[in-house]
Amino acid sequence: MDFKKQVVDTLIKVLPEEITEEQVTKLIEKPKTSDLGDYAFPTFILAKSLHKAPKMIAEELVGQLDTTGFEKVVNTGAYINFFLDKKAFSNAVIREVLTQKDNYGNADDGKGRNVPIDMSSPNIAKPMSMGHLRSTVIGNSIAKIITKLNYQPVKINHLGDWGTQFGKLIVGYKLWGSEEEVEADPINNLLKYYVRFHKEAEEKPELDDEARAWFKRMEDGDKEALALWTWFKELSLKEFQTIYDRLDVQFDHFTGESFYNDKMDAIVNTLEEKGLLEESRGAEIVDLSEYDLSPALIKKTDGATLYITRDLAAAKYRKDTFDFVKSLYVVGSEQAEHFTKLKIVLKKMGYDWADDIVYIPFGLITTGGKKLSTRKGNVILLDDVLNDAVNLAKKQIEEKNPNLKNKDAVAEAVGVGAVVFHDLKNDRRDSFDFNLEEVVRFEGETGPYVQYTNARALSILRKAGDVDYADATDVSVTDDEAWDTIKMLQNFPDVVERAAKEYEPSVIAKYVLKLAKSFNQYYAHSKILADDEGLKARLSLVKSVSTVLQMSLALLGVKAPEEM
RNA sequence: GUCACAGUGGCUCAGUUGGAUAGAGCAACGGUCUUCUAAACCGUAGGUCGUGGGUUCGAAUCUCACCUGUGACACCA
Repeated sequence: MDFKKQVVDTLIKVLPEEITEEQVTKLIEKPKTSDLGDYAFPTFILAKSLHKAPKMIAEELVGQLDTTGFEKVVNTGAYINFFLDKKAFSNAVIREVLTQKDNYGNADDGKGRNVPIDMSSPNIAKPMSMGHLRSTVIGNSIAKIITKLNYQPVKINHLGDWGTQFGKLIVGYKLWGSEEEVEADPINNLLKYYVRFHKEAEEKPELDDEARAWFKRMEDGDKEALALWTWFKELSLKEFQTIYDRLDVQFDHFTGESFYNDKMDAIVNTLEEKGLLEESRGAEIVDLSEYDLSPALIKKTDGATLYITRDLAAAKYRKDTFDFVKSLYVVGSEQAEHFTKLKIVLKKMGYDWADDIVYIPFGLITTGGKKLSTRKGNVILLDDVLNDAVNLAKKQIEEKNPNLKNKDAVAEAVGVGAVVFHDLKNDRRDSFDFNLEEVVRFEGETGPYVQYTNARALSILRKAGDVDYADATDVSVTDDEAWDTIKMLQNFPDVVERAAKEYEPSVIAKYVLKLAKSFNQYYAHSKILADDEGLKARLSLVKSVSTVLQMSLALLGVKAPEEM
């Protein structure tokens, strides 16, 4: 059912010989609105060789075209506009969706190869903020999208579970904390010690020395230090898990920074062997001045390793373990330079697969135009946002549909769905200022709008009763009101492919909003459950729409309640 | 200061590879529930696409300069 090819084949017969099929395929575009046509061919490029005005060329070509198989072909200005045969097209598209079901849009680009995704990566003993939400939901959605193209995602939660901050935490806990307090509300209290540590350390710099000493003890394998660290880590993971459950996100590995502790020496040795390491100001670095970059700091003056050292080890480990085709890192855009350096150093080490490392940046979430900072206590807790969203959703249900069953479950799906969808709706590079009202919206271009559209579609299907969608011979719907919806359905596979290629969930989000809108327009203008010969075809369309709506929401990690 | 990213209606954003009168959603105003869920639909109003030059049949899109904003820039991650 390649309708574009039909257009190309028809065109190529009347075009000058020097124009190839490929060129034509590339030139074909889709008009902005359906009333202009379904496919269009711009004639501008012919103007030079034919020495005629594009408008005239279009006019002449239209006269020569064999228009069988099309509803009509007309020229509008310099464009040749093709109108597809609605009956054949809708029949083919709807049938395709109904038979493929959840496999609609699948492809085999990935051939089952591994693609590790570094995502979420919260810091132990710190609450998950809106920033972690972005990495989590973007990574999760990309994993689902590339799965449709038969890549095998490996979701890695690269926990921030090592570093000097644990020394600070231990100092803070020892000074101001107690076991009971921590057990009662682990992360909030640990955060409290951490924030207080930073405040007091401004006047008492000796606290920093103490913190460094405790971290040194951790690195040296000191029992007490490690016991506290393990305890903090376990408590944190438990709390993180409740959020991951709410978001319905699972990980394949929880290999944090500490996981690479015993893999650092090998990396440092290799760097040394390749003669890349030099000493500068007492630290060990890889010089990158030829790239106009500041050096990559491999070891601190005191011999401790740094961020990039660990990431080098992690990159190597992932290649060795997963033999990836691509290795993705869903990390905030402020770390762009880090990843540039990482790739350069790997390349210098002789690892060609450095080219397969893909950094997937996303924009910052700010409050009042300022960057969030855990240290300064300026955070937006993800858990709070989700709770607020769910409460608002519950209120909305009481207003709109008080007799709904499973109110709580639906409120959870709608509230969380609104937050997640909002985060994925726009280009991931856009940064935005946090605004609860903006994030938790239920009307317009929102997750709940799509969920609602699907719920209405399902409601129609329920009312229609048992229908066997497999046996219908003609499922064509030729209403003008349905045309945009049918074209959107046909577009889905291309959309999935583009989203995968660009690692951009917003492509799916934008698409599903448009599909929902076009279906709502159809819904508002046509009676679907009318008892006539077109009923089964219309129901098939509704069924197809709800299939694709649900699939799209699933690709974004948003739930689709049956009723709301 | 250097580098990176961004600047589209009051607000939040779309705008594949340059192409047909720059699209949505919120907010404003007006309309539509005895018929499939009004979290919906329809309409009105609102834009010299940061500024100035360049490339060409054609620029929101490419290029240069400038202005504005944000972020990164050696021992945090």
